[in-house]
Amino acid sequence: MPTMRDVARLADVSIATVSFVINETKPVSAATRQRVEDAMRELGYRRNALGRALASKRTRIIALLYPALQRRLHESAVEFFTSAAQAAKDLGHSLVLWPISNEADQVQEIIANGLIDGVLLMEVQLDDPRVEQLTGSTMPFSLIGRTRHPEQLPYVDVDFENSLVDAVDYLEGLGHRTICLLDNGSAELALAGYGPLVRARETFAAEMARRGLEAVHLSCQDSPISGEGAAEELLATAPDATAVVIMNDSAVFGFVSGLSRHGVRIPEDLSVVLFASTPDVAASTDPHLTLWRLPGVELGRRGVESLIDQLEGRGEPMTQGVVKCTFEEGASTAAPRAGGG
Amino acid sequence: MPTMRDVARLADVSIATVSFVINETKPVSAATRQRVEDAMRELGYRRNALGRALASKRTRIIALLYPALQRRLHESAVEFFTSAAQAAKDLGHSLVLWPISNEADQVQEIIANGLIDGVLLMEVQLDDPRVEQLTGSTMPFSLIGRTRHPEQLPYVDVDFENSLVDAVDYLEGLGHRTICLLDNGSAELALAGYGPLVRARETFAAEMARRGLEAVHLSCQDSPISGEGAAEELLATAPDATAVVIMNDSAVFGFVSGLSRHGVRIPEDLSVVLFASTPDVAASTDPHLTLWRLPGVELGRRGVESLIDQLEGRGEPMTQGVVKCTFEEGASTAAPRAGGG
DNA sequence: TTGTAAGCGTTATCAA
DNA sequence: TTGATAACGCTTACAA
Repeated sequence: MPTMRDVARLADVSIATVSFVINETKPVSAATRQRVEDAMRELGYRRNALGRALASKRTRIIALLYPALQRRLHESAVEFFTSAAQAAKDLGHSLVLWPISNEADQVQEIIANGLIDGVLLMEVQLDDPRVEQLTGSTMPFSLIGRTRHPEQLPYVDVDFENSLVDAVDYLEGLGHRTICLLDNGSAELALAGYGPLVRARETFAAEMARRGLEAVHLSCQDSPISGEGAAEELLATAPDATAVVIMNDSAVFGFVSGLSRHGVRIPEDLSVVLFASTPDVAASTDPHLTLWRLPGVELGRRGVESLIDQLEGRGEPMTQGVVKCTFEEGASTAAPRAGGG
Repeated sequence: MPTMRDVARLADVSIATVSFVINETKPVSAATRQRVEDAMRELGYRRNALGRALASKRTRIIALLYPALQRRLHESAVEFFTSAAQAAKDLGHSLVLWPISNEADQVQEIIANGLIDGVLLMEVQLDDPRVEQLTGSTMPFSLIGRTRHPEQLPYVDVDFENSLVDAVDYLEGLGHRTICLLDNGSAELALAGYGPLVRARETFAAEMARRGLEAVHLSCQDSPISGEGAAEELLATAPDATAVVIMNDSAVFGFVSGLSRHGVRIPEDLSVVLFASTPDVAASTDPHLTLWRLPGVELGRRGVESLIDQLEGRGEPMTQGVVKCTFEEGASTAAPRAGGG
């Protein structure tokens, strides 16, 4: 691998001049620049990230810390990750995915070894020990998701509240008056204080009440088989519901197939909205589901921008923002039957 | 952040001695060592990875290159990744997940910037341009999966062949004589020459023939709805099959529920084996499926070991290995009905 | 507009 | 058993 010194020698300039050309950090005459660029091309020179980092005290690497306890990464997570990586690249940084357990020292270790300029923390929970660690450190960070009290923290998050209000509005507009929210109520998530779940529940209840609509609430585990059970539970306990908002990816297919097994047609007998999910899940059933899609791409970009803004020291010291889910119409929603509701 | 110089000053030794203590690279008297260690503790010293990398010409970072085109990461991939990260850590390295598109220059870029000591390439395809790039470079690498001609390449892979033979043997042992392989035959994968698919098909056909059993072959897209269709296709075209080996994660639930819709009971009327998948998928149906489980953990560990062996220059210059799937019995397999077959 | 030279925080070679 | 000191590849005052 050729070094800057090699380039300088070949172009017959000083090593500093080469640096000026590469980084456009000082004016260089056209002729000199040409010689340097020719030399670089001839040698196939690429600047060494290590030397640069050591000298400039910035590695330009940011890490996306992801909890290793996670069992799978869904389409939106992958989408998020890919988008974040692209945004980082566009802003002159590299983004790496760094798996961490929830043990306290893991974050410390990454911070101390000096390889990382800043971190993005995903899957943030309402009470998140990792956030406290970051807060207590000098490491710049941004959160994807929110803690219980995010007032002083930089974050971007899904706007579950307004997205859900939109969904309710959409269904009420179609004429539905009794609507069920089916979410993922596993004990694990509830105990962990999983923000999206908690906030969706509260918003749904409040918004339905505000509109004078009847809210039904159901939970099931995140598996198809649980979804089947939820379908039966719905038919047994809330037969007058004409629409369901489902916020449980893994249960979707079982739920829909459970309904179908009991002769319930979608959307003729029941409208189904898939909430905070992804197109591949929406397309996994017949008919395809009307979807409020997680804004993975937008979230990834915004998160990276927020972090790099901090690193470059430009803009506000701290940015917060939420992004709504996007509406993608499917064939699973319609006006309720005349006799229903 | 304290530096080695700070530690040296406090312990009243030279900076070199501190290095000797940390790296155990030269003998140091007990007393001196104690002073150094005390100083490190007192200052909360952590060695800076950047300086170390620059001086030693090794970053001790390895990258798991993962194709950004991938839409989701399944349990086995996450398991694999986590296990690889742990193994790397145990061997004194950091592992980061680096998303790359399939564009040719991406790999080059990572190589040239000097941050990475070696790479692990996952989701290797039979004809993989990324492998050619790596082969043509000086970057140490190991493959997870195999190309069409892997003779000269370091890799670890799933032993689909022997695992599938085991599955066939298991079903034959139960008394089944007409067995169906249901795989993921999307045009995309077939065109890309996806190794696991190709090798499983060939092995299944050959092994069934060798045993004088009747092989049925079905393919469907990777979605639940396609799985339902496959169930109907099976009943229509091969009603005498008494067992199915399914190698298509996403279609599993639809397939099983499609069977159930047609009154086919598992395992009484049909035995179902889930092949090359994960426990969460096996547990997503009723009854839980008998599973040949992808050896994600083992694969991750072996892959990292293979790579780091190269980096340390110990062991053979190149290691190759395959790992069988592990058997996890479920409730979806039994002897065929007396009148069946 | 260009060059000189002092770092950045380690490792590693030689001496002592 | 320890200590000086020259790298490692680059950035960045400061000079010229």
